[in-house]
Amino acid sequence: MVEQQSERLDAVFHALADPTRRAMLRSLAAGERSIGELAAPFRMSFAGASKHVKALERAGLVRRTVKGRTHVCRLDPAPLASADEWLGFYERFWSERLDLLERELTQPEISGE
Amino acid sequence: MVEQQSERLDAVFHALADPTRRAMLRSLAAGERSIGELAAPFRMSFAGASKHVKALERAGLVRRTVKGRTHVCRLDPAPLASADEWLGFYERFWSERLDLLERELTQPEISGE
DNA sequence: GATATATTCAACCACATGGTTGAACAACAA
DNA sequence: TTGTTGTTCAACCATGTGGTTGAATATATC
Repeated sequence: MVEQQSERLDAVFHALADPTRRAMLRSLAAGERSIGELAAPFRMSFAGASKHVKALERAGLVRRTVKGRTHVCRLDPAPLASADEWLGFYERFWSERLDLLERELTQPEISGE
Repeated sequence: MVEQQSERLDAVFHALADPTRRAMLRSLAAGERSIGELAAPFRMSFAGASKHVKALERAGLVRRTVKGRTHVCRLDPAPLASADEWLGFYERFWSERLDLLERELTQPEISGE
């Protein structure tokens, strides 16, 4: 199951590694969007945009419900939470750094002797 | 400059989208590592592992200093902070959801009239 | 039924990616 | 000097990716 988590993280980070897909997520953050609405802002064929949506679905970031002939997408933020959790492990590195720096500056006598 | 930020995010998320590279970051979280030390845990040629390190460098996640004939790598957490910041925009979606659910459950009279 | 709309699918292309191998190079050790 | 170690580089291969186009499908409209 750890491997499954890893594969999911692969898909999520891969999905986020493309500016078109990140923009689509931004759009979805404002509400539900059809595939056409998601595709519209980009100078790209419909089918091309559709592939990006599929990448987002593969990562579990987008869920789709078919409503008549239009496919309505909505954001599923859960995988983003997982990604954030993964990053959380490293949070101490970008906050601790300041602590260390401050400690060095306020206790110069340690290195002196 | 916004585009530069986007390209940097591309590189960071792309770097994180591979389990080998994530494992390398974990290793680097424990301290400095040579390329050989980073490569050792994986059933993969030296040159292959070296390519992964280069991907991490491209993302700014790893900085390298040459010490004699060994190349010493250390983690640079700053780009991870940027990625975390990007994810932060969506944090409300995975926390607000619970709030909304709770509100609906505790105030059923709203939909009643 | 005929037509327009929203979308997928399959085929294709150029290019990037992750991997290999073997040669090259730089530095320490004998 | 000779050899060994740590590493890069170049070439290559298979596969994946992002993009296109044109045809197919399903649904709404006339």
